Amino acid sequence: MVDGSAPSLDDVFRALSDPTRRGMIERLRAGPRTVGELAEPFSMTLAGAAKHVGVLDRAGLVARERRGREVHCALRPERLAAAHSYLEQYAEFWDRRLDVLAELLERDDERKETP
Amino acid sequence: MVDGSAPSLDDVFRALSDPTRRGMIERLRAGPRTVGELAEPFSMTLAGAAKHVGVLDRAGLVARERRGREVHCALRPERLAAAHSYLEQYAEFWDRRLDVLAELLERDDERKETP
DNA sequence: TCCATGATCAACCGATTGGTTGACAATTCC
DNA sequence: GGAATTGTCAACCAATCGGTTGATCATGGA
Repeated sequence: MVDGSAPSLDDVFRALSDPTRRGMIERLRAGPRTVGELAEPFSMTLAGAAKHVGVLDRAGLVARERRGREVHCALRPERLAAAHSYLEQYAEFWDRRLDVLAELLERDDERKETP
Repeated sequence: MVDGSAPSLDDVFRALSDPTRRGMIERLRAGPRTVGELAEPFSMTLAGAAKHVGVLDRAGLVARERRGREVHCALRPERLAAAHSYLEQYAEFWDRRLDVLAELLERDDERKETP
């Protein structure tokens, strides 16, 4: 993710579909980490973990920056926000059920208040 | 998705990572559709499309119900809501940036109003 | 200067994916 | 009953995925 083209929702959701990658993202919430630090909690070679970081990078979820011999990674919220707002589209769908429930409760209240 | 065990976030995000599947989900927002109807917009065999429906089913995103010789599919919002609330966890993260921006703008307004 | 460290790369492996075809089963309609 | 419709299943294919190993490279510290 060096060029300006926004990675697709495909890439973002695919990146999120792996628990190792979600673990790394969660770790990054506390602040930037090196690739080595991101790899440490997982029983996996550094090369393997670095591949996951690459997937996150290409999905636009993290930014890598070489500093000396380490590579520092930071969470980039934009694409997470994009995925979130994609799902937001459907909020109406599950809210509707709650609305129906709320309406039922409200009507129930009315019955009690003006019997 | 017949048993009660909730499909993992892995399955949900994986299911969402394919444009064909997202297209089907979008179609289902307007109401239940048969497998054939879901397949129709895509240049793909029915068997291929039915496989996608299977992935959505196993991810808990749709419910299949056989009715005569057709299978009717309906959107199940629960798992979409689960994915949404997973991402919600990070809202704080991108809101923070907006807050900083808002604060900058506000300070800018103050400069203009009380020069 | 020399060696240990942090990370990437290429090649490889088995498992999974997205898609096809062909056969099959169940239902509907004539 | 017989034919058409709707969908599933199994087998197969090329491509991708998650992971390993081994080599390489640049950097930092003694």
